[in-house]
Amino acid sequence: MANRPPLPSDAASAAQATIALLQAHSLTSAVHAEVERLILCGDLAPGAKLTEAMLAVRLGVSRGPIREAFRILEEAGLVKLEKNRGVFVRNIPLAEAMEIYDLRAMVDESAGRQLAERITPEQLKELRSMVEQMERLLKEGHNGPASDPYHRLNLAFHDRIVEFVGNRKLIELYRRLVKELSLFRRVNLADGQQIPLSVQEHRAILKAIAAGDADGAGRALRAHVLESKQRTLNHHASPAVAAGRIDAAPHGAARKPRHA
Amino acid sequence: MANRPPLPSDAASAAQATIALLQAHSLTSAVHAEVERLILCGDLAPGAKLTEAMLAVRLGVSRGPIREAFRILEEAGLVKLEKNRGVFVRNIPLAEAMEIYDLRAMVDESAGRQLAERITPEQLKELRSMVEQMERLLKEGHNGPASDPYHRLNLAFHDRIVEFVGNRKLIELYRRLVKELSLFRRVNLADGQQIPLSVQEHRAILKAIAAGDADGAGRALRAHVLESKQRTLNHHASPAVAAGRIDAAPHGAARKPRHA
DNA sequence: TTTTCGTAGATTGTTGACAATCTTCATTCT
DNA sequence: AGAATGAAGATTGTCAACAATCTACGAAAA
Repeated sequence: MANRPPLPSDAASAAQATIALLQAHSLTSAVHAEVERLILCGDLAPGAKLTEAMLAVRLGVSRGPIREAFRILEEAGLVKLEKNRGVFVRNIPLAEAMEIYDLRAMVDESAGRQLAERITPEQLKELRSMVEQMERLLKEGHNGPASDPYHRLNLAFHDRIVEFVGNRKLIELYRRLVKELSLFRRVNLADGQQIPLSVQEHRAILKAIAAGDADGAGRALRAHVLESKQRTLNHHASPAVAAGRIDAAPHGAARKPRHA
Repeated sequence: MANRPPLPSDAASAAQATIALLQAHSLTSAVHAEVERLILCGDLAPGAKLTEAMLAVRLGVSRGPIREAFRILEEAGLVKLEKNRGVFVRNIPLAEAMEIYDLRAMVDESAGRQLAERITPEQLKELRSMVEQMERLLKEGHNGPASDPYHRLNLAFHDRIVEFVGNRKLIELYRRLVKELSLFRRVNLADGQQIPLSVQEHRAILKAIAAGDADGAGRALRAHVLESKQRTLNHHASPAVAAGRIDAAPHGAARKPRHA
């Protein structure tokens, strides 16, 4: 079907695109992407059980690709396999979340140090624009409980910082950490009054990077992440939080935990 | 078969062990472990093609578990899947190895900082014993081209340092980096005269940690890794190396690289 | 009433077979 | 001779069926 002479342009590029898509996507990879999306957007909550047959009919494929995708997601740390029992969306314990925060602090500090010494004007401009937009959101009072826009901008800001360093392994690691952390608690700092502090810290980070102050940028980013860690810890310690859901016990705990 | 009354002790514990083994190991996990071992010990060299049927008969299982193990190994970064073409042991490019070294520098520095402030006497004793044994190996002149004992001790020394920090996510990350890096070049610094330098650096690291000097320990470990990086780079630049194998072209390159 | 035991249903682990794709090699045409 | 074409073999992608295991529920005994 692909051995006809090249057509004018539109049809040709469209064919090219579908061919590339077919070459790159197997059913396994498609299932992997879809299930990961469902987990990260919260449709599949931590602790939820994923049955192969259910997903197979839901996605219209057989169990084979589903199983393969499960193995990938397990290695990525998003689900947990229990032999002969099933796969569950992972429920990050508080202790592990704290460990992840420490790793993020390490990664962000390193990224800030490196970026301060090599950032380009274009990159700086983009970061500055992001911070300005955050300030705008703050002034407009979008800091309600459902302040999704700020949350997304916050994620993008930090992702961009790490991306600008130019180390593919580093950005890979960073994104893995963020994904796992997003599994921990969906309502992280989105409950209002912490946004002003967050914006202020972002401004300080930007200032240090712009000044080429490697030490300062590293310190600022490290402090920012550790503040986030502390906020999460406090938030966890006092169950009387903004959101009404009070479930002190870890959600979706397996009924009969067998392994030690 | 497990519902008989508990036996005296030996038989009971043996049964317990086999049960635990059966519960934990699926064919997929066994295949995963075995293939990873074959890759890390060099039996499956970078660039080598892994065919499902071949491994299936070799390990005495069907293709299903093999495929699932492949997906895990791909996510772990040890093999590369090319749709409809097969899976290959990954061939880390020089640029990526350099990136990994930078990450290792970051991890080791962070580990050193943290460990210097919280190491226990027992842990310190173990590290010191390791360094002493390295010095012994050095004096006894085991620094030939096949100096495997030193290499293993070196790996254990650094692994233990990271392990002692007590952050499971950190040690996970560290081991992943080491695995990928071991794929890059098997004959890293095992070709002789660099061992004295390595031992000297280890001694400095140990000294700083023992003194509780977080800053110094971090710097020493960072410098040590970056030295290693530099050595690898030099080693790569001059193809007239100790080992006779001179293959400037990346080994096992795919015959017809299709993707961009 | 509580506990134990056994059966039925559901779910995962594994396998073999079929379809689609790629690679190789011989053949043919220029 | 060299390039293009086509078929044959091998390998991967996908699927459906079977076996092993677990969970849940109900009956029987203490």
